[in-house]
Amino acid sequence: MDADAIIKALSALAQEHRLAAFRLLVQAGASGLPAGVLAERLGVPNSSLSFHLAQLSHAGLIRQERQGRSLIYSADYAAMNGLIGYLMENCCAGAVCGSDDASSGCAPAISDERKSA
Amino acid sequence: MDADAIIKALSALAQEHRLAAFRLLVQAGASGLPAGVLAERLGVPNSSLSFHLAQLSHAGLIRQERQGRSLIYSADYAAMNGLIGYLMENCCAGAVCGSDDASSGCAPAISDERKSA
DNA sequence: CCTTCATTTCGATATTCGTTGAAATATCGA
DNA sequence: TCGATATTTCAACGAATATCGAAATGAAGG
Repeated sequence: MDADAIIKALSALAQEHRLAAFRLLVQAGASGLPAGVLAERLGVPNSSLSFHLAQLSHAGLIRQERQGRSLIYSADYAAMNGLIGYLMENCCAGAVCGSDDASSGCAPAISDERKSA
Repeated sequence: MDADAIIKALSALAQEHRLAAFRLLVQAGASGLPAGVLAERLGVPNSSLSFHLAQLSHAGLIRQERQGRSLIYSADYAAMNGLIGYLMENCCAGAVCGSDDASSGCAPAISDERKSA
């Protein structure tokens, strides 16, 4: 997952309705949710939500599958895994989960490398 | 960290120059980097970078500290930790680090909860 | 075939974002 | 205080984004 894909994914999630939609899809699991249900739960017009789902889809974060006359959307966990992995490696310089307490998680791997800077 | 703060942080990182700047700051560690150095390394005019740094700062992802006539910026690891924590909890439904191999990391905690949906 | 249902695409519009040079602010040294 | 250095703020512009109703597409059932 290169930097460009990361930016696309971050942009896709950086919006109220899209973040909420993605969270619902994650909760829904592999079975996913149809667009209509998503729109109703979010209180957003169908056409608006369709635009947002297209953004998420274009970013590779969700998948579309037709089932009868409904389009079922579901979260792409691999993509999300890739995004989080990138953030941990490149923007967190190390381990978030390695430490036992959550307070010290994200910290620079090298405590002080002023020499190379 | 509430959903609104998360969206602000995601928006802040969802931009080429800002993501690059943040990565540099993470690499730089606690000592941080002055605005000028950042602008030069990114090949962005000072005024443009200042705008981006303000965005990151407003999102709580970086901190500013005056040192002589330079303004030193540094990454706020706690904020980044909060962001990643949120994504893992709310958008990944569980463990990224819990599994041994990276391929299966981000997956729905509940394999199939079609009943409640 | 025609109708109904689910969803997307199309226009049009208001808002926000990214960019930049020029001017303003702040610090330091002589 | 003056001049040099480091950085931000301002003003203006084009580009991208979010929104929504209306029209178009695609599938199912009589």
